[in-house]
Amino acid sequence: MMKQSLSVRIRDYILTHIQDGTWPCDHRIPSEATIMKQFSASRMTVHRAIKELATEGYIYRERGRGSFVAKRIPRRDLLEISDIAEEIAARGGTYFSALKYLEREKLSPITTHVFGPDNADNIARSTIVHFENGIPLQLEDRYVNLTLAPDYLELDFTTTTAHQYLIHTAPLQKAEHQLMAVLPNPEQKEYLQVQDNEPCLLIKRKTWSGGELVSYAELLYPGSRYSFGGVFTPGNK
Amino acid sequence: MMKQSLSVRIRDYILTHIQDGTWPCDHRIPSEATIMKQFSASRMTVHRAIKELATEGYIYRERGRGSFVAKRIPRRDLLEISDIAEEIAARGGTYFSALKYLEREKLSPITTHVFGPDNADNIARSTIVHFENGIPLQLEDRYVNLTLAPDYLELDFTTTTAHQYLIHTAPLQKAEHQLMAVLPNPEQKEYLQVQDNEPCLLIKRKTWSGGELVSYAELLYPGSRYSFGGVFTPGNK
DNA sequence: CAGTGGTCTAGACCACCGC
DNA sequence: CGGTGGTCTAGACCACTGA
Repeated sequence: MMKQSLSVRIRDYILTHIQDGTWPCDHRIPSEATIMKQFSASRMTVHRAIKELATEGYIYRERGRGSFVAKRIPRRDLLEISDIAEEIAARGGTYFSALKYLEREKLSPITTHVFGPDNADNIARSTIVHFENGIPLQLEDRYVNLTLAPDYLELDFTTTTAHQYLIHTAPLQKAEHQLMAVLPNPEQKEYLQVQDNEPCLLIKRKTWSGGELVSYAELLYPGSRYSFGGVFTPGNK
Repeated sequence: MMKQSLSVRIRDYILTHIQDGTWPCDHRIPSEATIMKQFSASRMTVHRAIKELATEGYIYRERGRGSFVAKRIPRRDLLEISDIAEEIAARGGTYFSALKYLEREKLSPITTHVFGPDNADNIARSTIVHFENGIPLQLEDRYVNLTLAPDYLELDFTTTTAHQYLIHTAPLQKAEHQLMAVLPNPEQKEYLQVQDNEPCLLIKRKTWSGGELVSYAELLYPGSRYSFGGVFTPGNK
């Protein structure tokens, strides 16, 4: 077992508390001095770990006051991992979802291609429509590696989202996205309740945990109801 | 005059050499030890400045070898500013562009809304189709603030792109993007030579320099020929 | 081997905040 | 005033590279 660097351990310590909800938004995290003692680390090391989290948007810091958990999931990356339920709630909308399909997926060329031969026979598949104020906003077609997320088939999707479960079960380490414009097929059109010829944004997303592919998802958004926004500012200064 | 911090001065020293071309791509920049002497700085300070540039994608570092100027403008953001000509060239494709329109834009509600009343009467507009291997890949409809980019109407777009000119004339400080799926109108369909009902990716991008809005562009990509990809990895490790 | 970057320590001085 | 973060110093040990 490879020993992680001290600053990474401090980073993970903070991130874990943020992601599991122990430290909610605007919660003040322990001061540099406190964490120094806790990890027997020098101040530079603690400071560096926190500062990087601040750069990434997880933390905001105020001189003389302390360091606090930032209000939102970080947005430094446009396609930041985000939970659709959270996103809708943050806008003040009403969220609910409809589970359309949830089964163990049969071995197929597709699962083999995506998850590799070793995992392809232990994959679940779910299809969920996510609604904002009663209107479909996202169609989620997801494949999940049951080796890493064994409870997936027993989840209650009325009280949790796939994203929330996966975050807690298999801490995200890497994500890969591809984004494109497509026309939905008839089934997708029905789920999303869109007109003929309405273009949609399609995001294909793979997420890894512990070096293993946890999940592959295709997220479809009606073009008329959704757009991504992002601000990019180079440098710190 | 406010004295800048030492690490910022080191940062600017390196960035300047990259941006004015003194240090081209893959050029090895001075070692930490060299810069320490040059600025009478400690190693931690030099290291921090360079490391942040590496995080932002300007520099890549190899232990035991040195630090080098990265091949491209940083890619830490999925919708990083990128030059379409460069991107096509990087893939080994043949690039050319067709200028469809280039005029000073009349004062209009649109220009006023985007650039504000003070600048709305000094705006240029260009429409350019960008081709990869003879096939249209991007339709660029761009508005440019002539106060900040006075030569825009005299540019030779066969030898330079709007993006290249703007980078040199008005150093980019901030960019804002919005990304959506749309169906092209008849004019756009003709420029891009796409079928009926082919969905397209539309990116709306505003770029600022020195606190002023320099340019607003709408970039349209055929859905069948283009997709965005990105990898997101939290943390550094 | 000398040179490079990766990480860390144990201090230091400062600016700012809230009591 | 004490606690906080912002910045910097002067060392140290390590892993890796290339001659």
